[in-house]
Amino acid sequence: MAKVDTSLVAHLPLFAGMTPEALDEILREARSARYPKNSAIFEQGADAQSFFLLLHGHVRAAKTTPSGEEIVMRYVAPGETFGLAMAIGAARYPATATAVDDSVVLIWPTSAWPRLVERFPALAANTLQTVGTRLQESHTRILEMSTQQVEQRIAHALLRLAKQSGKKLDHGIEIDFPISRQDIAQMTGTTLHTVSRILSGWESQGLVESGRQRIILREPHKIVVLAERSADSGAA
Amino acid sequence: MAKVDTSLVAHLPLFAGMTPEALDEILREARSARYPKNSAIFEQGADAQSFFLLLHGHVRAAKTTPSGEEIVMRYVAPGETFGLAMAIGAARYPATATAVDDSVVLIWPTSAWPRLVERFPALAANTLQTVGTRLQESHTRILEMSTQQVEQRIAHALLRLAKQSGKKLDHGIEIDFPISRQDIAQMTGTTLHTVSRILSGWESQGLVESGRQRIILREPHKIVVLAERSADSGAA
DNA sequence: CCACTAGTTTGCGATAGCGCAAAACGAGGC
DNA sequence: GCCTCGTTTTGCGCTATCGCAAACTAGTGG
Repeated sequence: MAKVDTSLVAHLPLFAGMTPEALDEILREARSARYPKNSAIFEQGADAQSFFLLLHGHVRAAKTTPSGEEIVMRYVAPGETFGLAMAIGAARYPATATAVDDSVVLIWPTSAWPRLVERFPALAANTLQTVGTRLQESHTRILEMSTQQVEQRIAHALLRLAKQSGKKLDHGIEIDFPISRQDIAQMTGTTLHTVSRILSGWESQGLVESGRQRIILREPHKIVVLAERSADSGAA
Repeated sequence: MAKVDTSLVAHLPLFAGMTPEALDEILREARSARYPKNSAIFEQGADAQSFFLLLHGHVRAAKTTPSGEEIVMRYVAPGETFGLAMAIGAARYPATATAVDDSVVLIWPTSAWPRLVERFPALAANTLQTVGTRLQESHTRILEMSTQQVEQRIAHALLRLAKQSGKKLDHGIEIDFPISRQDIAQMTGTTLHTVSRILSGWESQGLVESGRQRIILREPHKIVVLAERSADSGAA
């Protein structure tokens, strides 16, 4: 059982309001593992045997439709939990998790959850907050998909990624993991073609700089303006 | 403080695994209130002073965009909770709740939540389940909006409403509260015109029967087929 | 250093669904 | 029983975005 440095995780929302002893006890139930870039962590539909906390790297959670189309539900950043199926009463994972970069995770067996919650009620409360926040984010996404056109949705998506996992550069913000046009299309409910066209447009205006699985927001402020522009307003 | 019959609510998921005494103690903190049809229960952006459990009637939760467009997040059926902003760490309601029918609710002051959770940890666990289920439903909706065309989305939406709040008829299922084309449009990310056109089409095929704020699914099974038909398949 | 592969760009025609406008309808109030 | 207002229906042109096809490009492995 790898020894995990408690100080690295003590400040995470998941462990808010816990004594160091409690934290220690919880961590003792976990093991850590490393997933290389592009490896699967779990598959949609598989038995939810574990839940996870990401320490390093980035993980993509995606859902596949019966007809085989895939859409990205979220990108997991370090410090966030994922694979919480059991906490919400699901026996199987509702999505597939893939490491998009070399990643390190803590893994708890699902079977430990009831015991942990009983012993540390704050865990349930903290998880409730997390899940609640995600619910709100999902609602925001539904709202955007219902009311905005593709360009705004892409702008919002990139801004969110930049906020969550952006690396500040001298001039601009770089999204700190490999992400393709296809991925962005799957986050915004459009096609890679349309994403490519829009990014090309932005690039020629100097708003972004991008390449193979790589995007830098050069003018975040202008992208914010784009994102907020309502459907009709603005021309030329 | 109106006396609430515990037997009416004891079986609800929110109170799963609780002793009658616990339930009684929780209910003692609540008051009940009646909201007439079309009255507002709370407004988006207002201080989340209370949370609610719907006893009778139906409530619509809708979000409004900065530019004034409204979209329906969910319809609340009897037995469900709503206005849980505080449980997920929000100080203000993220949506507006309106009674679409004469409705009766239980109301707890938000301030009671921390105390209740501390005393009855099962409350947090149960709420986590509820919120988790809603998160999954939101994900399903995002998936649908990303991959399906309007006709399928409407089919799914109606089937869900029928399941949640359908009244069985001799031949078919009636959605048991007033709902307009506009409402359905706001649930599926389209316009009332398109909804009207599609329902007219279905009506002429005998799949549904509908009128002013009223919809009866006459051939639920055929609507299921419609809902599952993938984007391309099927013609004529 | 080169061939290969996955990712990206771009052109072009097709179309689902929007947006506007106007007419028809139906439930409740006086 | 008639009037009024909110809801629904329907026609018609428009366009954002898709879908397909093909060319292009940048890393990767040999």
